[in-house]
Amino acid sequence: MEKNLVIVESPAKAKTIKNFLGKQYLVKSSYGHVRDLSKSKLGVDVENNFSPNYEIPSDKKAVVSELKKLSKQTDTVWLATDEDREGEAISWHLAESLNLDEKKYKRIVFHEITPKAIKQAIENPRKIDTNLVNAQQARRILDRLVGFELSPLLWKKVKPSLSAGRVQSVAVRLIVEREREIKNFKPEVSYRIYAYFQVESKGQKHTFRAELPKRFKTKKEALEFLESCKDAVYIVEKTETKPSKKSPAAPFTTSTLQQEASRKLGFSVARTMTVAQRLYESGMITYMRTDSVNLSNTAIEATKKIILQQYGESYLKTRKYTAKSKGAQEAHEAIRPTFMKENEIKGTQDDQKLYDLIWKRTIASQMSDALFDKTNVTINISTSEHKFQASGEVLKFDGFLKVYIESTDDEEETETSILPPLKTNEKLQLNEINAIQRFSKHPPRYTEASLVKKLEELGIGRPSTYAPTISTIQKREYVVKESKEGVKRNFDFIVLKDNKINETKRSENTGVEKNKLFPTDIGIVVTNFLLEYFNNILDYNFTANLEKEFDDIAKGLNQWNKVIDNFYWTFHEKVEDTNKKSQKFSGERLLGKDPSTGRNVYAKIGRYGPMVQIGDAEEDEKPKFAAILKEQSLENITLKEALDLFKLPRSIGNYEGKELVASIGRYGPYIRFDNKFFSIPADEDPLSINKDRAIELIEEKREAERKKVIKNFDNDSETKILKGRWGPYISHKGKNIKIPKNLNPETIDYNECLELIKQATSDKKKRTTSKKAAKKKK
DNA sequence: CAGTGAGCGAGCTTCCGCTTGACTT
Repeated sequence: MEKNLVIVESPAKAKTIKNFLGKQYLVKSSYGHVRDLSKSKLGVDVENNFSPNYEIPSDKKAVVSELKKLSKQTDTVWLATDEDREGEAISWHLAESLNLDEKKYKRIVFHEITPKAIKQAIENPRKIDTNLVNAQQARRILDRLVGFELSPLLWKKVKPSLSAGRVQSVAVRLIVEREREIKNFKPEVSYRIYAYFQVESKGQKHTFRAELPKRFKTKKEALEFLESCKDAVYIVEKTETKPSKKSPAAPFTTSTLQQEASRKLGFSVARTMTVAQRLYESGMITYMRTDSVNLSNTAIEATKKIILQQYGESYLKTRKYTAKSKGAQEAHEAIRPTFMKENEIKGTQDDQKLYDLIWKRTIASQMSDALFDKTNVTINISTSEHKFQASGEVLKFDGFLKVYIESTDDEEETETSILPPLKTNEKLQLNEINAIQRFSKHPPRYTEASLVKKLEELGIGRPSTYAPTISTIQKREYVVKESKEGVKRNFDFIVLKDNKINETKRSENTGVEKNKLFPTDIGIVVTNFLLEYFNNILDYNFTANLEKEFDDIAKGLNQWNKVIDNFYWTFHEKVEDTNKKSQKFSGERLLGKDPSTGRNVYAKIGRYGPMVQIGDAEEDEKPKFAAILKEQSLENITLKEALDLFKLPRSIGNYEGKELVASIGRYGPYIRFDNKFFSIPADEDPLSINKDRAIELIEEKREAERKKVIKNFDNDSETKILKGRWGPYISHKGKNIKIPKNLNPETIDYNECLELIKQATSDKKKRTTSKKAAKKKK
């Protein structure tokens, strides 16, 4: 029998460590936290010093009972959870729920997963750090109090099922405020001047571009400048060459991995995390939820070896990265390949692409700087005060750029060109000068990844919550991820060539957005509500200030319930006060009067989302309601658009003896016909759609339905073979059964079908009974 | 899956941070 039970947080980690420890050690995982505040109740006794009531969630009962059983059979339990606030608390919750007394358990931590580090940890056990545990309790309880008092207030004042919290509400605020900035943004016009010169060197002609540092505000000024350049002579006044360098970026953390995978591979943050999880579980990479840029010495050595082998000594420069982000707890290493010598792996395309990114970033982080010569040239214009500037960059040594180039969010393309050799006092031959009208750009909308970056900068949220937070604010319909096509915009393009000025117009596509986050009406109204009554919680520094208090608790300088006490009562009073005093907060806007009845027309948030309303509740006649369209908004909708919405549902004729009705429902515009629903594409309008188009839509759907059926059976109309999103399946009395890949759906006969159905139903039974059995065990 | 919205009132929703699967028509 094993004498020792080691408990870590993750099963994959348990598996690795098992190999390092001898037979005397049984290694198990807690699967994260094992106890938490009640799922549905507040779980905090505010009258009694905020005493928490912890429960073991139903999905953790089996884990806890197994660990409890094993702990009774062993001499020592080694609590080896992560070395941070949450990890310490997990150890404490384990000790509590497994009934481990001080003599029974030992608390250990290791910073890297190597035999040496683990041996060292075992030799240096300690007790649970109660102060650190208390800091975690303060964090947990405060989040609970804020979330569970603010959310019900929103249900009452704005709309049911909404939510608010320390992290998500700030994330939404960032997006709402960015949108507001963009809305108020007035693009500034300027005219940029570019000159193209030609020089001859060693019998070869080279063209290069120079720019005027001065930008003109008006077309008139730009034209005046071009006019002044007629017959001018251009002479190189000064050339200056300076060395410059670029250093590689630090190894990946969760946040930087999400950003790069978004920019380079187009992954959503959720997709990045799913792929990374798979790589971690198969032992290809280190832990993927980390805020540390640190590489273990072992990893640095392995990386060094690869660089020396593949690129040579001049490319090697080992570095220790320590750049801490705000609130970083650094319980893990940076994200890196487990085995640096594996530069390619098997797996899905996504696996390979993400792994490649991680491998390259890790290697590059230990490589030399890239070296450049930067040249700046000043060009004198004989007829003007102004001077042209040209700059060029020559790569002298590629260094880490051989492997990896970090991308940026910056949309402005910065051209770096190579300049031909130029001498002072050299006379230049002008090809042409262009004056181009440019518009300044509004600040960019957030992508999922750039929002994560911003949250990390503010110290809000943790690596394990970035992806879930992004998904929560979309699930609550506070924000939507959308792409937008741009619009054409004309701009002036003026050319001076051969002493003649030629004015033309060119056009560009502007305002293209791909997978950006936009606030919804609900997101805007909720943010406005919270800003009005709870601006302290929406404050970008709220979390950062709290973290200082939690640090004090961890250092034993303050008591956790005092910190909560300080915050809670004024907060709670504000909640009660707002509950009593404030009216419904619906973002209501009076649009005008309905010309046919003279009643008021409003736009507001209703029980089911944004809507328009004719009439007031107090009037004798009941008000009428209509949901607003997806592309409309409370802030912009006009009286006419609102009145149009009441024209639905709308009869548009008959087909096959039945009525065709166009309207808009919960899932968008549709045609109702013969008690069935046919979606109208988003770019078409149910107000103007005609009978012919409706019939076309119905026939299209019928055709698609027909194509969906792979096989029918004459004797049994309730069993069919269909083609679905996840491949062929059997539809049987409303249930769906997947057809295994080794079978051909075209040739399966009826008996085989029945066999598969039988199999699937018995499998399901087995699964549910085994689950019940596991539950019974405890 | 799809037309709701006043009023009455029951019963539901909700936080953040640790971890994985089960399951999708």
